[in-house]
Amino acid sequence: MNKEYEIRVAKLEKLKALGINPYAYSFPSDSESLVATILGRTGRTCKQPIPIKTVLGNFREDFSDHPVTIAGRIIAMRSHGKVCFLDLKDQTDKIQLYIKKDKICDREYQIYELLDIGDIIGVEGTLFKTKTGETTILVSSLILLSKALLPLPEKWHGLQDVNLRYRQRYLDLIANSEVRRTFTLRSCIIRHIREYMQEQGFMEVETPMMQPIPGGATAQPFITHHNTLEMDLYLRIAPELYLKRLLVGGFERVYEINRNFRNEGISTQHNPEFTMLEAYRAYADYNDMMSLTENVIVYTASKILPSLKTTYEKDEIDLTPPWQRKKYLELFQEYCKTGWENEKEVIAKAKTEQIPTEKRTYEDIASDLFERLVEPHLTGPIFITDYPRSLCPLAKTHRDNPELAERFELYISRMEIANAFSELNDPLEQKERFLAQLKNKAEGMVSLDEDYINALMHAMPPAGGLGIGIDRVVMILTNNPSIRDVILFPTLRNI
RNA sequence: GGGGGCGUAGCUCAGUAGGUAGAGCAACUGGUUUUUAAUCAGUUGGUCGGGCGUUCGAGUCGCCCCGCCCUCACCA
Repeated sequence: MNKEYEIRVAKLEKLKALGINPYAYSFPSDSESLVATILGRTGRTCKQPIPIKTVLGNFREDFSDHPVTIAGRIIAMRSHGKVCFLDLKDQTDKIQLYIKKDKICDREYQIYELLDIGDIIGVEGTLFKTKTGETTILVSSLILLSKALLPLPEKWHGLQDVNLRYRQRYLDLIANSEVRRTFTLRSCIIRHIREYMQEQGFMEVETPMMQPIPGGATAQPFITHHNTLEMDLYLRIAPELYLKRLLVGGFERVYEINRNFRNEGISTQHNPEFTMLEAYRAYADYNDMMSLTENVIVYTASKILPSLKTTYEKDEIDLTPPWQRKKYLELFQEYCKTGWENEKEVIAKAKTEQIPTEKRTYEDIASDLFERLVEPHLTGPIFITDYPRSLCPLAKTHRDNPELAERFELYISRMEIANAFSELNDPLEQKERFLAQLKNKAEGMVSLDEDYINALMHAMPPAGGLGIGIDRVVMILTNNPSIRDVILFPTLRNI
């Protein structure tokens, strides 16, 4: 290893020789001993920063007697002979420490002399303000909690190398505060979504991640194997068919927030494992789910963002409801300049757009043309409604038009954010559609899920179903351009 | 899979027509008892992603490989 490592191991040995355990067992820590609490800056991650009302304000007269206890990582040291200023960072914030040789005992000064940037320490001390007004802890007692043997990334530029940032996310989180903020916000977003769903009477459930027959979407699955059962299993591509079994079982409002796995390409919008909210509500249709979609996202956004008018990348996004709604066929006509049902013209257009037309169904070709010509215009938020029925094997036929399905997708900033329909609950029609899908091998269906059909045969209530891509919502609400920026450990090639 | 870009010290980055490998931070030694990217003096640190080739000489030019980013294609 490198020289710095050797030097730090040597320090470790010195500490041990002094009878000091460089990896302590515990340190008293509660909500009073957080940097943010001490600085009076709690709760600033989920909301915009609140005005700094420092704890100091309460005891300005004699605050130098105010005792505090704190633990954290040293991220900077500025030593001046027998005096040193350190920046200590915990989960909430950072605070300056002031170590003065004549204010701590000799043994602790020996520890101080062996400290490095990156070490985790605990201190006791009293608060004071420096001449520039920075709240600082005058250290009266110091304990080493964990010795760092490797150096931190550079303090000023942080960790820039994207490869290292994804592969060693722990360093990214230490060095880049905006990254930490993104993931804190991600947690807040998911918590608020759960909060809203619960308020609406939805019950959170967990359905299998390993499925004998993958279903609920058309995507290539990952395959795994159970040794004792001697059978292959598939990581789920969607929880849909299991959640709808629960509707049959009598749970009327269920949802799941969990991972899906799709063995497809990786891009700035696709990770092989990604987080999906799926929700099903009995006795509702896709119109109800449109309201739910709008409401849950607005609820969450309003908890996270200072305003519903926000920017993502170069787009101005206004999340103020109601959101625009347009029919698929109208958008198709508007941007493709031809009717969806006008096969000749659509195929001719597809050819001019270099979309492959050989050995593909008309629906796929037309759908590609839509993606090519319409999606670039969907800054959104916009609901696209009433898709051609053939594109939606799990959706109910439109009540007013047998060629269409009661389905919508939500687009924000050209990204597909949500997908929902009035759920098909006619077991015979569902079986026919599955069989048609099976014939079309391109859709990658493994086999017919007979038990799902069986479940439907016991009658599933009419229901609306909804899927929301959580990672993409987080991208928009935290203004991150790549899905890898909102997934702590994105899938990477093993090196 | 195609196209474009990138890979140099632990980190952030320079590296000029091919001529002995550079800076800042971090680290080490010494000084400094109120600093804010502390500062002053000195020091250490690199198989330039890997391999092969061209050349008297390759970080630099060519080919192959590895990895990452962007983009197109495939894929909802």
